Amino acid sequence: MDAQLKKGVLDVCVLTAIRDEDSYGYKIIKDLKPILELSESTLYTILKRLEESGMLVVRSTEFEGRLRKYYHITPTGLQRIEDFKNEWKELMDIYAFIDKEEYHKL
Amino acid sequence: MDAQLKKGVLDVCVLTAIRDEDSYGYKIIKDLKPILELSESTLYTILKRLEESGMLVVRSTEFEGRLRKYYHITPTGLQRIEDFKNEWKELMDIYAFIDKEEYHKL
DNA sequence: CTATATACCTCGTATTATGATGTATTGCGA
DNA sequence: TCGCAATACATCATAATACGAGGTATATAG
Repeated sequence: MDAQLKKGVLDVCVLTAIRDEDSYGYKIIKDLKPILELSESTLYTILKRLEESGMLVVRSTEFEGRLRKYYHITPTGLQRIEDFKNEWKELMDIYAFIDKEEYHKL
Repeated sequence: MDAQLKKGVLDVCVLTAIRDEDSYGYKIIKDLKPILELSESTLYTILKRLEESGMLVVRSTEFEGRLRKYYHITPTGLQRIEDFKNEWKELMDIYAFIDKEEYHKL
């Protein structure tokens, strides 16, 4: 998938991955794999950004000797998803523009 | 509109703006205004990039004493639009993922 | 004992959109 | 005729971002 196109949806995809249930980095990547691929470096960058902007909160736990950082979505994060859905409508208009038949061929 | 989301469609919007009829920078901005806003610096960066990647060719003319650079789409550029339409299908799947209702609430 | 899976992280790089700024001409209203 | 908006191009510096490459560490399966 085109890198630029991906950028616009990455944040919201990550938020959606933790929306219903708290999750952690490694699991998020695996859960998102069927939807879209993202590397670890990309994800951790995004998680940090989302935390800094108050869209999620972190809780560190230990699980079978390994560190796990569970991410929990905040109301701000949920709002971000809703805002995206509204932006999607604008994007649909843009797509309609791109997809329209050439006038002189009608 | 979200900047990141915009990035993925900017190139293709510009290509679409010149698809049916050759056009020049200043006009492209005005034509795209109802669809999406973009500044001159943004557009000229994009036009240069599209030219370098062979998606359009340029023809400089003089019109009423002023320089005008007409941009004409190439087969590569037309193909870029078609590719985008296919990527759009992937994007629809991603949106479906974001938009889906929470399972535990069903 | 070694490889794979799990699980985190940082750094440098490339790409990109955009504001600020600059140049130059035409045309219009005061 | 003076000034300003519109037309039309361009460059530069900056900020944001995705990502590959690399690093650390533990558990488990072969």
